[in-house]
Amino acid sequence: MPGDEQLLRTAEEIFGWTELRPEQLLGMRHLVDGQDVLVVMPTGAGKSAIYQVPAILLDGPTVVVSPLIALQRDQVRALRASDAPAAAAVNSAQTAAASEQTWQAFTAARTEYLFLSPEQLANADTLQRLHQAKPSLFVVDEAHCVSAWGHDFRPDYLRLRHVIERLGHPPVLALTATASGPVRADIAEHLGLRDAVVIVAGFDRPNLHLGARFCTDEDDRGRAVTDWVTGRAGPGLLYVATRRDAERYAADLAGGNLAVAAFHAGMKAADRRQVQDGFMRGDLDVVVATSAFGMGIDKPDVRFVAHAATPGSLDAYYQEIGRAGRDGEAAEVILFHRPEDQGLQRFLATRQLDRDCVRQVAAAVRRRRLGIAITELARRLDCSRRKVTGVVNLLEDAEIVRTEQDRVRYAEGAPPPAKAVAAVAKEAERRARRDQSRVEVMREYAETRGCRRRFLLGYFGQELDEPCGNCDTCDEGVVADDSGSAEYPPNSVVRHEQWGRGTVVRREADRLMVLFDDVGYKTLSLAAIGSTGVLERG
DNA sequence: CGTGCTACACATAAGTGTAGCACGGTGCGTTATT
Repeated sequence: MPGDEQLLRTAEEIFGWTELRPEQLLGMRHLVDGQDVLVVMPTGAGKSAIYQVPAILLDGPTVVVSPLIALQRDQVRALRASDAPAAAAVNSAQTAAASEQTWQAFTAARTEYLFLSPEQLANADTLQRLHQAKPSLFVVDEAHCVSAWGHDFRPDYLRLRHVIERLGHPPVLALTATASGPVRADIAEHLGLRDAVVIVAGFDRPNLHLGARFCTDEDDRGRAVTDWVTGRAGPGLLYVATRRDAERYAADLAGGNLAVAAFHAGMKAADRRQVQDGFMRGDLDVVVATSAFGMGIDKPDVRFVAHAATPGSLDAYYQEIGRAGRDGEAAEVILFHRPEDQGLQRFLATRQLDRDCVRQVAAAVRRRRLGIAITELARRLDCSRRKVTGVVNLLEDAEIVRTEQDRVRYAEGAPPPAKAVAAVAKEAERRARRDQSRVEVMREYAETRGCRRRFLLGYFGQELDEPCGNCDTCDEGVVADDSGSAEYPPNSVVRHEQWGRGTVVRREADRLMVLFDDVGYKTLSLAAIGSTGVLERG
């Protein structure tokens, strides 16, 4: 078993790193010991090193799941620039011939690091090739995607646990820069991690000045945002909620002294690349973007991140503001909000369930005693693979079906399809309620009169002893006494008379934020709870 | 749920008011045409 000394020597000899952070070394050590590891560490702190070094010492290739082709490219390029063994990616951006060549090198054991999207892993041939190569490490980069996208947008993220099992469950490393307690739990559950070692570096970014401004109507907000951005020097990011707003604000700002461009997923790939490169090079001062912009953007000198609308969760917000001030110099973070913003986010959090599809999938699976592959299921039902995958995930969560060896089977003793639909609908509603409650938390952050940083960090499970002194509420000196109540520490489990089981997320002197399993986030007044027995510990 | 566009009434000149309605975010891979 390789020890610390070997890890340190490899880090230096191959990558030229003369020292490692304690979190990096800790993660590496557990991986070479064969354990699953979940790491939450800020971008730029060297997350990739945690698998890059052990990969060399362990016998067998390393599979890295990465959500964007652009990220795969960046990672491969970085590895090829070092003395590390061969790295490659397989994705739809390259020709079939190029992919075939990559596979041949891989099956001949000439590739150490292989980068793939979760969708690639849905392919039976791909899985077969990986299986034969006996990977010694399985890495999920940007692991918050499992929780943020796996439940609907990219359902193949929730299939990774089966991929991992199929590969004999090599040590799994999940990496992300942002994950609150509940998100970490969601990731661990849906990747099927076993007794994962969780390593969380600090969340605080003290050089970011946090602020929020209430806007009465859209005209008011439009003026406030353009005035604020115009009065600033770039580089900076302005996040908006819709593609149309991205175009509109970009056009409004273009009249000033700043070089501005819009960015959203509706733009042509070439235009997107041009905007991103322009921003990285410093040709553009401001990018006005939807949530499409940012993953993989590691620009040190972003001086501000402004929001012209509230995102759907504090998790998403933290992810986006985290792109400011990575060089450690002062940066401005400001949220221009209206209560009406919640309408859109609530809409986006409300996905309607196709009950008919659920029933059809359940019935089709039930007919096949020996199980059926998802691809086959989609073909038979004449339904998109993505949709069928999503439905299978829901049926699996509700324990109606199980997946074994790539095949989906009806669970023994599970209720018939008609009842299965009801069970799935119940589960889907629960998830929707939870997502909608995250929108509420976002509003509470926007409207808090206490220290804003304390609120933000508290949500991620980190308590600040003193108000931060670098946010708008601290500047005004009107910070309420919000030191936490001793009775309900973060992560303690409680039971509410009406809402059932929950976990304490953050606490203030007079109230408590709790994430309930069934109804999502709720803020409770401690005075109201008092000794009524409405809320019990444990 | 909220916004903003379009059509149309109103009413006698150029615009205002409003009812109705569509639309709203993230990427992969695959496939059919230029």
